[in-house]
Amino acid sequence: MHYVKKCPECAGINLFLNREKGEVICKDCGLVIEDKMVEFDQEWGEFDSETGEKKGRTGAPMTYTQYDQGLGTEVGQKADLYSFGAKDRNKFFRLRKWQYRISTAIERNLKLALAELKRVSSYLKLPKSVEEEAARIYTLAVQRGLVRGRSMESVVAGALYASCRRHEVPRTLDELSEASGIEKKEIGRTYRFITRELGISILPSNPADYIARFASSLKLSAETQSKAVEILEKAQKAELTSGRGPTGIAAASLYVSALIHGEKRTQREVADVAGVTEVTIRNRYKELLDELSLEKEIRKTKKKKK
DNA sequence: AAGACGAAAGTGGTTGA
DNA sequence: TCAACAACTTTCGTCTT
Repeated sequence: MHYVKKCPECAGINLFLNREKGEVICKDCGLVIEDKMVEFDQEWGEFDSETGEKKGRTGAPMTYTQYDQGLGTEVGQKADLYSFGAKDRNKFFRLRKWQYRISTAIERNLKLALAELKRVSSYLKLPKSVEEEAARIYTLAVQRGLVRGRSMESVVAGALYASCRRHEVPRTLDELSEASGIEKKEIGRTYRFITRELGISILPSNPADYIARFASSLKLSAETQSKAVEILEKAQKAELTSGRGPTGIAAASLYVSALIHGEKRTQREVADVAGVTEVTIRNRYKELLDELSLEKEIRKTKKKKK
Protein backbone atom coordinates (compact mmCIF):
# COMPACT_ATOMS: atom_id res chain seq x y z
CA MET A 1 0.00 0.00 0.00
CA HIS A 2 1.47 3.30 -0.86
CA TYR A 3 0.44 6.57 0.61
CA VAL A 4 0.43 9.87 -1.17
CA LYS A 5 2.79 12.25 0.51
CA LYS A 6 2.22 15.29 -1.61
CA CYS A 7 -0.99 16.61 -2.99
CA PRO A 8 -1.00 15.92 -6.72
CA GLU A 9 -3.06 19.03 -7.34
CA CYS A 10 -1.10 21.74 -5.61
CA ALA A 11 1.99 19.84 -4.45
CA GLY A 12 1.23 20.92 -0.93
CA ILE A 13 2.41 18.77 1.90
CA ASN A 14 -0.27 19.84 4.29
CA LEU A 15 -2.28 16.68 4.18
CA PHE A 16 -4.91 15.86 6.70
CA LEU A 17 -6.25 12.49 7.62
CA ASN A 18 -9.90 12.53 8.48
CA ARG A 19 -10.27 9.42 10.57
CA GLU A 20 -14.02 9.63 10.79
CA LYS A 21 -14.41 9.18 7.08
CA GLY A 22 -11.20 7.50 6.17
CA GLU A 23 -10.18 10.21 3.77
CA VAL A 24 -6.98 12.03 3.19
CA ILE A 25 -7.58 15.66 2.41
CA CYS A 26 -5.19 18.32 1.25
CA LYS A 27 -5.56 21.27 3.52
CA ASP A 28 -4.20 23.56 0.87
CA CYS A 29 -6.61 22.93 -1.95
CA GLY A 30 -9.27 20.67 -0.53
CA LEU A 31 -8.66 17.75 -2.81
CA VAL A 32 -9.67 14.39 -1.49
CA ILE A 33 -6.70 12.29 -2.29
CA GLU A 34 -7.35 8.88 -0.91
CA ASP A 35 -10.94 7.99 -0.32
CA LYS A 36 -12.26 5.16 1.80
CA MET A 37 -8.91 3.75 2.54
CA VAL A 38 -8.51 0.07 2.97
CA GLU A 39 -5.76 -1.83 4.66
CA PHE A 40 -5.06 -5.27 3.30
CA ASP A 41 -3.04 -6.65 6.14
CA GLN A 42 -4.68 -9.52 7.86
CA GLU A 43 -4.21 -8.15 11.33
CA TRP A 44 -5.12 -4.56 11.62
CA GLY A 45 -2.11 -2.68 12.82
CA GLU A 46 -1.79 0.93 13.70
CA PHE A 47 -3.30 3.15 11.15
CA ASP A 48 -0.36 5.41 10.85
CA SER A 49 2.74 5.96 12.86
CA GLU A 50 2.08 9.61 13.49
CA THR A 51 -0.58 9.16 16.10
CA GLY A 52 0.32 5.66 17.13
CA GLU A 53 -3.16 5.08 18.42
CA LYS A 54 -4.19 1.52 19.11
CA LYS A 55 -6.29 -0.41 16.62
CA GLY A 56 -7.15 2.75 14.81
CA ARG A 57 -8.76 2.04 11.54
CA THR A 58 -11.33 4.33 10.16
CA GLY A 59 -13.52 5.41 12.99
CA ALA A 60 -17.11 4.87 12.11
CA PRO A 61 -18.45 1.35 11.82
CA MET A 62 -19.12 0.73 8.21
CA THR A 63 -20.06 -1.86 5.76
CA TYR A 64 -18.80 -2.13 2.23
CA THR A 65 -21.80 -3.94 0.98
CA GLN A 66 -23.83 -0.80 0.98
CA TYR A 67 -22.93 1.17 -2.00
CA ASP A 68 -21.80 4.34 -0.33
CA GLN A 69 -20.98 2.79 3.06
CA GLY A 70 -22.66 5.78 4.58
CA LEU A 71 -19.42 7.57 4.07
CA GLY A 72 -19.85 9.49 0.89
CA THR A 73 -17.42 12.28 0.40
CA GLU A 74 -18.88 15.70 0.72
CA VAL A 75 -16.70 18.55 -0.26
CA GLY A 76 -17.67 21.74 1.38
CA GLN A 77 -19.27 21.11 4.69
CA LYS A 78 -19.77 24.32 6.57
CA ALA A 79 -17.05 23.58 9.05
CA ASP A 80 -14.62 23.05 6.25
CA LEU A 81 -15.51 26.27 4.54
CA TYR A 82 -14.42 28.34 7.46
CA SER A 83 -10.98 26.89 7.33
CA PHE A 84 -10.40 28.44 3.95
CA GLY A 85 -9.85 32.02 3.12
CA ALA A 86 -12.47 33.83 1.09
CA LYS A 87 -10.18 34.03 -1.91
CA ASP A 88 -10.17 30.27 -2.17
CA ARG A 89 -13.92 30.00 -2.29
CA ASN A 90 -14.19 29.80 -6.06
CA LYS A 91 -11.64 27.11 -6.37
CA PHE A 92 -13.37 25.33 -3.61
CA PHE A 93 -16.77 25.33 -5.29
CA ARG A 94 -15.25 24.11 -8.48
CA LEU A 95 -13.67 21.24 -6.67
CA ARG A 96 -16.90 20.42 -4.98
CA LYS A 97 -18.72 20.12 -8.27
CA TRP A 98 -15.97 18.00 -9.74
CA GLN A 99 -15.87 15.79 -6.74
CA TYR A 100 -19.61 15.40 -6.87
CA ARG A 101 -19.58 14.21 -10.43
CA ILE A 102 -16.87 11.70 -9.81
CA SER A 103 -18.42 10.33 -6.70
CA THR A 104 -21.89 9.93 -8.13
CA ALA A 105 -20.48 8.05 -11.08
CA ILE A 106 -18.56 5.78 -8.78
CA GLU A 107 -21.50 5.31 -6.53
CA ARG A 108 -23.82 4.44 -9.36
CA ASN A 109 -21.39 1.83 -10.47
CA LEU A 110 -20.95 0.51 -6.97
CA LYS A 111 -24.65 0.27 -6.42
CA LEU A 112 -25.06 -1.97 -9.42
CA ALA A 113 -21.94 -3.96 -8.79
CA LEU A 114 -22.69 -4.66 -5.18
CA ALA A 115 -26.15 -5.89 -6.06
CA GLU A 116 -24.53 -8.31 -8.46
CA LEU A 117 -21.95 -9.24 -5.87
CA LYS A 118 -24.63 -10.04 -3.34
CA ARG A 119 -26.50 -12.13 -5.83
CA VAL A 120 -23.50 -14.26 -6.71
CA SER A 121 -22.40 -14.48 -3.12
CA SER A 122 -25.72 -15.76 -1.88
CA TYR A 123 -25.91 -18.18 -4.75
CA LEU A 124 -22.65 -19.69 -3.58
CA LYS A 125 -23.67 -19.41 0.05
CA LEU A 126 -20.55 -17.54 0.92
CA PRO A 127 -20.07 -16.27 4.45
CA LYS A 128 -20.68 -12.63 5.16
CA SER A 129 -17.02 -11.93 5.83
CA VAL A 130 -16.07 -13.08 2.37
CA GLU A 131 -18.75 -10.95 0.83
CA GLU A 132 -17.54 -7.93 2.75
CA GLU A 133 -13.97 -8.43 1.70
CA ALA A 134 -14.97 -8.87 -1.90
CA ALA A 135 -16.95 -5.65 -1.74
CA ARG A 136 -13.92 -3.93 -0.29
CA ILE A 137 -11.72 -5.20 -3.06
CA TYR A 138 -14.21 -4.15 -5.67
CA THR A 139 -14.51 -0.69 -4.18
CA LEU A 140 -10.78 -0.26 -4.35
CA ALA A 141 -10.67 -1.54 -7.89
CA VAL A 142 -13.24 1.02 -8.96
CA GLN A 143 -11.36 3.83 -7.34
CA ARG A 144 -8.17 2.83 -9.08
CA GLY A 145 -10.00 2.75 -12.37
CA LEU A 146 -9.32 -0.92 -12.86
CA VAL A 147 -12.80 -1.65 -14.11
CA ARG A 148 -12.36 0.32 -17.26
CA GLY A 149 -12.26 -1.99 -20.23
CA ARG A 150 -13.61 -4.89 -18.27
CA SER A 151 -17.14 -5.87 -17.59
CA MET A 152 -18.38 -4.99 -14.17
CA GLU A 153 -19.54 -8.55 -13.63
CA SER A 154 -16.17 -10.05 -14.30
CA VAL A 155 -14.50 -7.74 -11.82
CA VAL A 156 -17.11 -8.67 -9.26
CA ALA A 157 -16.41 -12.33 -9.90
CA GLY A 158 -12.69 -11.73 -9.68
CA ALA A 159 -13.04 -9.88 -6.41
CA LEU A 160 -15.15 -12.67 -4.98
CA TYR A 161 -12.67 -15.28 -6.08
CA ALA A 162 -9.81 -13.37 -4.49
CA SER A 163 -11.79 -12.93 -1.33
CA CYS A 164 -12.57 -16.64 -1.13
CA ARG A 165 -8.92 -17.45 -1.43
CA ARG A 166 -7.93 -15.03 1.28
CA HIS A 167 -10.49 -16.46 3.65
CA GLU A 168 -9.51 -20.02 2.91
CA VAL A 169 -12.94 -20.98 1.74
CA PRO A 170 -11.98 -21.61 -1.82
CA ARG A 171 -14.49 -22.03 -4.55
CA THR A 172 -13.30 -23.27 -7.86
CA LEU A 173 -13.25 -21.03 -10.84
CA ASP A 174 -15.91 -23.28 -12.29
CA GLU A 175 -18.27 -22.54 -9.45
CA LEU A 176 -17.69 -18.82 -9.69
CA SER A 177 -18.19 -19.10 -13.39
CA GLU A 178 -21.49 -20.88 -13.01
CA ALA A 179 -22.76 -18.45 -10.42
CA SER A 180 -21.76 -15.32 -12.23
CA GLY A 181 -22.20 -16.36 -15.83
CA ILE A 182 -18.72 -15.18 -16.67
CA GLU A 183 -16.26 -17.35 -18.49
CA LYS A 184 -13.72 -19.11 -16.37
CA LYS A 185 -10.71 -17.68 -18.09
CA GLU A 186 -12.14 -14.21 -17.93
CA ILE A 187 -12.54 -14.49 -14.17
CA GLY A 188 -9.04 -15.81 -13.88
CA ARG A 189 -7.70 -12.95 -15.92
CA THR A 190 -9.40 -10.19 -13.97
CA TYR A 191 -8.59 -11.96 -10.75
CA ARG A 192 -4.91 -11.95 -11.56
CA PHE A 193 -5.09 -8.41 -12.80
CA ILE A 194 -6.76 -6.84 -9.80
CA THR A 195 -4.73 -8.75 -7.26
CA ARG A 196 -1.58 -7.65 -8.99
CA GLU A 197 -2.66 -4.05 -9.32
CA LEU A 198 -3.91 -3.78 -5.80
CA GLY A 199 -0.98 -5.66 -4.35
CA ILE A 200 -3.15 -8.19 -2.61
CA SER A 201 -1.19 -11.21 -1.52
CA ILE A 202 -2.88 -14.51 -1.93
CA LEU A 203 -1.69 -17.68 -0.35
CA PRO A 204 -1.57 -20.58 -2.72
CA SER A 205 -4.77 -22.41 -2.07
CA ASN A 206 -4.54 -25.42 0.11
CA PRO A 207 -6.12 -28.62 -1.13
CA ALA A 208 -7.30 -29.38 2.40
CA ASP A 209 -9.74 -26.52 2.13
CA TYR A 210 -11.54 -28.30 -0.64
CA ILE A 211 -11.85 -31.67 1.03
CA ALA A 212 -14.63 -30.83 3.43
CA ARG A 213 -16.81 -29.50 0.70
CA PHE A 214 -16.17 -32.31 -1.72
CA ALA A 215 -16.68 -34.90 0.98
CA SER A 216 -20.04 -33.57 1.96
CA SER A 217 -21.33 -33.40 -1.57
CA LEU A 218 -20.25 -37.00 -2.00
CA LYS A 219 -21.92 -37.90 1.30
CA LEU A 220 -18.79 -39.44 2.71
CA SER A 221 -18.36 -40.19 6.39
CA ALA A 222 -16.36 -38.03 8.74
CA GLU A 223 -13.73 -40.75 9.11
CA THR A 224 -13.22 -40.91 5.40
CA GLN A 225 -12.87 -37.19 5.30
CA SER A 226 -10.26 -37.01 8.01
CA LYS A 227 -8.40 -39.91 6.45
CA ALA A 228 -8.34 -37.95 3.23
CA VAL A 229 -6.77 -35.02 5.02
CA GLU A 230 -4.23 -37.37 6.52
CA ILE A 231 -3.34 -38.75 3.10
CA LEU A 232 -3.12 -35.27 1.78
CA GLU A 233 -0.62 -34.27 4.43
CA LYS A 234 1.57 -37.23 3.61
CA ALA A 235 1.36 -36.33 -0.03
CA GLN A 236 2.50 -32.83 0.74
CA LYS A 237 5.46 -34.16 2.68
CA ALA A 238 6.38 -36.37 -0.25
CA GLU A 239 6.26 -33.27 -2.41
CA LEU A 240 3.58 -34.62 -4.63
CA THR A 241 1.53 -31.51 -4.42
CA SER A 242 3.63 -28.66 -5.71
CA GLY A 243 2.69 -27.36 -9.07
CA ARG A 244 -0.37 -29.54 -9.27
CA GLY A 245 -3.90 -28.33 -9.28
CA PRO A 246 -5.14 -28.37 -5.70
CA THR A 247 -8.55 -29.68 -6.66
CA GLY A 248 -7.10 -32.72 -8.35
CA ILE A 249 -5.06 -33.60 -5.31
CA ALA A 250 -7.97 -33.11 -2.97
CA ALA A 251 -10.13 -35.26 -5.19
CA ALA A 252 -7.59 -38.06 -5.42
CA SER A 253 -7.08 -38.08 -1.65
CA LEU A 254 -10.79 -38.39 -1.17
CA TYR A 255 -11.03 -41.12 -3.72
CA VAL A 256 -8.34 -43.21 -2.07
CA SER A 257 -9.73 -42.55 1.34
CA ALA A 258 -13.17 -43.67 0.23
CA LEU A 259 -11.69 -46.91 -1.07
CA ILE A 260 -9.95 -47.58 2.20
CA HIS A 261 -13.10 -47.05 4.18
CA GLY A 262 -15.20 -49.15 1.88
CA GLU A 263 -17.29 -46.21 0.77
CA LYS A 264 -16.43 -46.55 -2.82
CA ARG A 265 -17.25 -43.78 -5.19
CA THR A 266 -16.53 -43.96 -8.87
CA GLN A 267 -13.82 -41.81 -10.32
CA ARG A 268 -16.51 -40.16 -12.34
CA GLU A 269 -18.45 -39.05 -9.26
CA VAL A 270 -15.42 -37.69 -7.50
CA ALA A 271 -14.21 -36.02 -10.65
CA ASP A 272 -17.52 -34.27 -11.13
CA VAL A 273 -17.75 -32.65 -7.72
CA ALA A 274 -14.11 -31.63 -7.88
CA GLY A 275 -14.44 -30.22 -11.35
CA VAL A 276 -11.59 -32.23 -12.81
CA THR A 277 -11.53 -35.21 -15.11
CA GLU A 278 -11.15 -38.85 -14.26
CA VAL A 279 -7.77 -38.83 -15.89
CA THR A 280 -6.45 -36.28 -13.46
CA ILE A 281 -7.80 -38.26 -10.55
CA ARG A 282 -6.10 -41.34 -11.92
CA ASN A 283 -2.78 -39.62 -12.30
CA ARG A 284 -2.83 -38.23 -8.78
CA TYR A 285 -4.18 -41.49 -7.45
CA LYS A 286 -1.37 -43.42 -9.04
CA GLU A 287 1.20 -41.10 -7.59
CA LEU A 288 -0.36 -41.47 -4.18
CA LEU A 289 -0.18 -45.25 -4.36
CA ASP A 290 3.39 -45.20 -5.55
CA GLU A 291 4.67 -42.86 -2.91
CA LEU A 292 2.66 -43.72 0.13
CA SER A 293 2.27 -47.48 -0.08
CA LEU A 294 -1.42 -47.46 0.53
CA GLU A 295 -2.06 -50.68 -1.32
CA LYS A 296 -2.17 -52.78 1.83
CA GLU A 297 -4.85 -50.68 3.38
CA ILE A 298 -7.00 -50.93 0.33
CA ARG A 299 -6.53 -54.66 0.12
CA LYS A 300 -7.43 -54.98 3.77
CA THR A 301 -10.85 -53.52 3.28
CA LYS A 302 -11.39 -55.57 0.20
CA LYS A 303 -10.86 -58.78 2.17
CA LYS A 304 -13.15 -57.62 4.90
CA LYS A 305 -15.95 -57.41 2.45
CA LYS A 306 -15.62 -61.01 1.39
C1' DA B 1 -22.66 -53.07 -19.02
C1' DA B 2 -20.20 -50.04 -16.20
C1' DG B 3 -16.10 -48.72 -14.34
C1' DA B 4 -11.04 -48.43 -14.37
C1' DC B 5 -6.91 -47.77 -16.89
C1' DG B 6 -3.59 -45.74 -20.11
C1' DA B 7 -1.99 -43.72 -24.55
C1' DA B 8 -2.08 -39.92 -27.59
C1' DA B 9 -3.27 -35.58 -29.18
C1' DG B 10 -5.11 -30.97 -27.96
C1' DT B 11 -5.76 -26.64 -24.98
C1' DG B 12 -4.69 -22.53 -22.27
C1' DG B 13 -1.34 -20.43 -19.42
C1' DT B 14 3.42 -19.56 -17.74
C1' DT B 15 8.25 -18.68 -18.49
C1' DG B 16 12.45 -17.35 -20.34
C1' DA B 17 15.18 -15.92 -24.34
C1' DT C 1 6.97 -11.58 -29.07
C1' DC C 2 7.70 -16.22 -29.71
C1' DA C 3 8.71 -20.95 -28.59
C1' DA C 4 9.25 -24.43 -25.15
C1' DC C 5 6.98 -26.44 -21.39
C1' DA C 6 4.04 -28.47 -17.63
C1' DA C 7 -0.47 -29.42 -16.07
C1' DC C 8 -4.78 -30.70 -17.38
C1' DT C 9 -8.44 -32.20 -20.71
C1' DT C 10 -10.56 -34.87 -24.41
C1' DT C 11 -11.05 -38.86 -26.75
C1' DC C 12 -10.74 -43.47 -27.48
C1' DG C 13 -9.43 -48.36 -27.18
C1' DT C 14 -8.67 -52.12 -23.93
C1' DC C 15 -8.97 -54.56 -19.68
C1' DT C 16 -11.50 -55.77 -15.20
C1' DT C 17 -15.41 -56.49 -12.20
